[in-house]
Amino acid sequence: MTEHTLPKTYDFKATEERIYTWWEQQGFFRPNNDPRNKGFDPSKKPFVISIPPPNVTGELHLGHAMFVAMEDLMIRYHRMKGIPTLWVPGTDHAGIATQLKVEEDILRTEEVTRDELGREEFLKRTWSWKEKYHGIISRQIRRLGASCDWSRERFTLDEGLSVAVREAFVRLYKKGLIYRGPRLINWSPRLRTAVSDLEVEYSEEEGQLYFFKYRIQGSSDFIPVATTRPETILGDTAVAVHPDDERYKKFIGATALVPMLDREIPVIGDEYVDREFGTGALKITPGHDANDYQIGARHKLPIISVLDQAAHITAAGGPYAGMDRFDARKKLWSDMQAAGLTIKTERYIQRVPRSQRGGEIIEPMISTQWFVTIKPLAEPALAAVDTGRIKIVPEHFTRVYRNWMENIQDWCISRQLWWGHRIPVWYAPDGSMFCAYNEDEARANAKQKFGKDVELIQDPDVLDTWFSSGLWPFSTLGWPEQTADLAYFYPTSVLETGYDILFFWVARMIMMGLEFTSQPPFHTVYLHGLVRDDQGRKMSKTIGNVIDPLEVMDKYGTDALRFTLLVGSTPGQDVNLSLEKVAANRNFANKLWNAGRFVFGALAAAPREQKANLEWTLADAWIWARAKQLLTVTNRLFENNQYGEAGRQIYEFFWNEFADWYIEIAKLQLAEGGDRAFKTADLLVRVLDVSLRLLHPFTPFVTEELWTRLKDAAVSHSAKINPEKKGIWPEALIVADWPELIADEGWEESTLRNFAIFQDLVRAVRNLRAEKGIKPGQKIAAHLASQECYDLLQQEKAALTALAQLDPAQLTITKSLKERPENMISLVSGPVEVYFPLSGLTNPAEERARLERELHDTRSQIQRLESLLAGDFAKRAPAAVVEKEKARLQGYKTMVNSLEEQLKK
RNA sequence: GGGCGAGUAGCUCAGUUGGUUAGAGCGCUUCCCUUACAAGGAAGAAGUCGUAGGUUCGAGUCCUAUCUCGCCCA
Repeated sequence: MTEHTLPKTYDFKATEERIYTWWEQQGFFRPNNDPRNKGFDPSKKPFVISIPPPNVTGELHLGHAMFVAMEDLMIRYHRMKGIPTLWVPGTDHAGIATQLKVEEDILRTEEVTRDELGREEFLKRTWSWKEKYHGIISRQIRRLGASCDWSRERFTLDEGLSVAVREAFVRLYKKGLIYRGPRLINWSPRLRTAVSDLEVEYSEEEGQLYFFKYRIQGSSDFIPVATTRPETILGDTAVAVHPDDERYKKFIGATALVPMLDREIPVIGDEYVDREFGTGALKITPGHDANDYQIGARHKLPIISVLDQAAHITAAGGPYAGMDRFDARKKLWSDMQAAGLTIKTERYIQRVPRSQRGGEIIEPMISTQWFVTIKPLAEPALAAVDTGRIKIVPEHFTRVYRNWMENIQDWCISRQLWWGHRIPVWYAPDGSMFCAYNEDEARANAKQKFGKDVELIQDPDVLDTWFSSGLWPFSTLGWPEQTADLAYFYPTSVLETGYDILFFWVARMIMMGLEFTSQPPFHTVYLHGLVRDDQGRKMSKTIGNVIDPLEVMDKYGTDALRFTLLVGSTPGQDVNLSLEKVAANRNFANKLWNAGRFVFGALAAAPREQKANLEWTLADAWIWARAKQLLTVTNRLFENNQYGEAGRQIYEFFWNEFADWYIEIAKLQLAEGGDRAFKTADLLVRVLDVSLRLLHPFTPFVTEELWTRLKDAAVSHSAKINPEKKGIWPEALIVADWPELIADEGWEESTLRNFAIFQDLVRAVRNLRAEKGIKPGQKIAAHLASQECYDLLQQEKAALTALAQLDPAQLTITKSLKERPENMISLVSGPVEVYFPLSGLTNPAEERARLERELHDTRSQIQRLESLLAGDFAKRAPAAVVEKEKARLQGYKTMVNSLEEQLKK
């Protein structure tokens, strides 16, 4: 295989699917130490992630791309470290979201509603929907390169997980932590279901503040009151004023009359009332407002529900009964106007509660629902984080978590939906409840209680989807069964997800995990940011700025998308994705590809073995020293979850050092042939190998493809060229060893210093060439003089002439100059003086000015350093830091001498 | 009202035990189709790191105050 057989650009389309299929077929995604297999060793500690299960609603978005990229990176890294690694995939039934989709679908295709279809038929439709979209979403997750163990895939509604949900419910029920009762909850009138506090989003919207009169019975007085929702007037059961309010306190104890209904309600005093807001008096509707509900409880006020499940006015609304909530608002207000009870309306920005799904306005209302008593669960969950048993990355989310946990409210878990886990409670005709694992058990219990068989009806409601998601880390491993998987893989290691579901999901998993398994379900929570558009706006269909990951992958490849998401982000920080960035990273993949092509070609042309073992050249030693530094740095960054920074470091090493400098010099070394070519090819292979290993977790496809080719090329060429310590190339990069740290051997520091001098010199010459407009191909004569770097310059002569385009026949190197050359352009690069006999291009005045500018800059540096070293710095700073500055000062002094000499002529 | 985050080059962002000359990509200027790569190469311009104090030999990095923007919760 030579570079000629490889296309000039990396063709991800021809690569990704083939490689993924191969990985999966080879079984690389399964843990290398598996309780299912013989020879299993339970003492090896595994690394485990449970996937945040995507909804089976069928849309792949960048949030999925983000978590797959992050988690796959962690999984691949640990797998390469040889740790038994398991990534459990799965999907979520997503009760409300999926049910909505299916309802839309059957309405469109069959023109029926779910009520017309009936529960059983509807569920059949939903299951077939699930089959279809589960297939789509899992294919897309694969497309992103996810190396999860598909043999362990789970679905929140599958049999095992349903058992887990019932188990959890029954246990909490028996423990008295689940109760049922009428409470003020958030109601979605369109979906006809309760939703939890977290499922309500508040948006600032312009509305009206309606000012009206609350007449006082038996007088002509009235209390002015303002409201944003006039229809709730029908459910008022008090008017409240501040007890110290001079305007209104005389009315406390009086009776007010509800407009249009003339229902009698008390005027009460309560310090909750904000005297500054509105009129300073408050109408109290305990049945439809959370704050009013509290006040109502304090004052033992009756609760009136004026809205039914469809948000139509109930009989309690008298003449308005049956009207839609918004129609009733208009009608009531116009009636009040006619009755002279209104004062005015004002434009007002209010916080409107809207459903997270569907966006309709949520109504707080009284409803009988199931709740989890949350405090006993929240306290240990908070402690687990506070004591460090669970670490949250980035750390500042710990405070967000605490803030929420400390103010947590009971969790409404019942949903009036069909798609989900049915609540395992049965009712006898007399209303008594039987909570059981199944109907048979409930019957048995009922029989015991009543002494005979009675008819039982199961609660029609299903559980909040997050109830089952909360069990995910252990239910996917078999809980409540004590399976081998559960014993070995639980607790899991890292939970990785977006910070937007910290409360929804992460907090609930911690609570449930501690409650049911007595262990934190994972030791680390890694939260990534949200993916936004290139201007930092949330992606939304309305703005039309949604980026479809599938399109991005079609255009630039999976690796480019993954690398962009991984490297463009910092833990917990939102990432603004732009296609330009993805394109840039596509270019990086291509750079890898072409560097690979070069190495393959070099290898093919190199001797198959060496006669004698040559010393490394400066460039050889340099790139290896840098590779070793890179290993140290990336290792530290990986251990600190700084994956993005690690990726950037590898990128810069590969492009700016390996490709830009080492490969250019390697070309010369290869051209020498013989042992030098062998040695160079060997090192090219080693550095490419290390780079591909480090990059594999970021860009798995292009690295696997290149590495396989590298392996093939090396194996077919020479057994002597092999970077593996064991001497055997691993089967695939995905299961190759993560590079081990290599200790310094003492030579590295001077190598790095010398190569930096070399680079500076090359850059200085290139700079001057550009400034003087010398054609790139034109080789020029030069004279170099340096006392301390004479040997270095001699040694690097070939590389220097090649990279700086000097004419080797007209290059002289001396330790010093006896005489200043006439009519030359000169420059100083660190310890090296450079002269170019470019008489045609010299302009003495210009040259002088340039050198003087240099001299001035250098002197000011010297001044700065001298005063620095004269002060407390020299005494207090660490010796190494001081030494560094002293050396720098020395360098500047040498330069000043050189510059002064050059200016003398 | 409570909590959290951000403000660094024209744009989008890195910069984690504080180390003295602050980086990248894109964009911009000049040049180059050189046999790995024009999805490329070389050179260059461009930032008083929001503001004001403080700690320190030393602050983009730590502390305090403040301004602006954003998010979460009530």
